[in-house]
Amino acid sequence: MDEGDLEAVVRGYSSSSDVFSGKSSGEFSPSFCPPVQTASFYGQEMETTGLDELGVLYKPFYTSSTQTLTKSVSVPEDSKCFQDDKKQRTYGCLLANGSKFNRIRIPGSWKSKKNQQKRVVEQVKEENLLSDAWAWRKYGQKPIKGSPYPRSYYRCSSSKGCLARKQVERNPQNPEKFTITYTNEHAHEIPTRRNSLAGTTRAKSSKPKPSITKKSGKQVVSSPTSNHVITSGDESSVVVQAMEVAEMSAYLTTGEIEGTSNNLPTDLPSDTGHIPSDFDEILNSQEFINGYLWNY
DNA sequence: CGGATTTGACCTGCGC
DNA sequence: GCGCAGGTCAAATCCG
Repeated sequence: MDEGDLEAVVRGYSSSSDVFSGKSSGEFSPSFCPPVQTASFYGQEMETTGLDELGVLYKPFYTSSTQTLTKSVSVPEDSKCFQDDKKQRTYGCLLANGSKFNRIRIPGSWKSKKNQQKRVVEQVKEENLLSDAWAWRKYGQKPIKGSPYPRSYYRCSSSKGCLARKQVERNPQNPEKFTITYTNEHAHEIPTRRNSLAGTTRAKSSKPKPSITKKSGKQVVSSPTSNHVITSGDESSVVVQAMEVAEMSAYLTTGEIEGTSNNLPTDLPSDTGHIPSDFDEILNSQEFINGYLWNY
């Protein structure tokens, strides 16, 4: 992480719980989520650009938690990814049945892993994993070296063509928290409502896989999958760390997050229905703006 | 039936 | 150049 690069406190983005997203009411109508300007996310800018607005809009409800946001930003220097003239990359893809076809990659979508356009990284508690107005669809999960927990990959499913993605990983040091990394921006405004299945709970890894072609039915330790939380907004990589967990456990023991649709951590209990509350309620109590909790 | 999840395969980038 | 690790794809399957 290049300290020199950027340093900023993650702010602005926020999360809105699924509750917000209207899981219950079915409607979450943010006035509007200004797409974060891609061009202005570097450095301080991000503090004054769309992120702030996002923060206001999403109004994360990190309730009691006193999350300490520690910066750590690393700007991917656009890097080759952007400048490379490898316009489209085509590569073969062998299908299960042996056939092969080509895929076309759009420049930038294959970003350097390390210089990738990661942006906001935040550690949240489980309950906050469910907070996000966006609809995400899980498209992969990978065990991460050094971590007992796998990392789940989500892409925005609110709109086709939206490149927004996020990675959710359970914090090895603090299993109660998840590290969420957002990449790319949403090419659309916050959906007024989630996709069909959004808000529904999918049986926990109810997939013993009868035994088909592949899929040995291996079950990964746990999938920190989960739900969304914040929205990002920039290309830089912001690492938010160190937070407290306190209330988390309490919450867990009592209620648990309601299984929101698409991304309930498969390793987490997903039933219970008991969500913190409704959007307004939370909003009234506090806001998480610019990385800080604002109590009203 | 449409959309989400699971999961093995495949691809790329990076480090040695 | 090779191997590893991480990221993405897509078929199969599940679920409302």
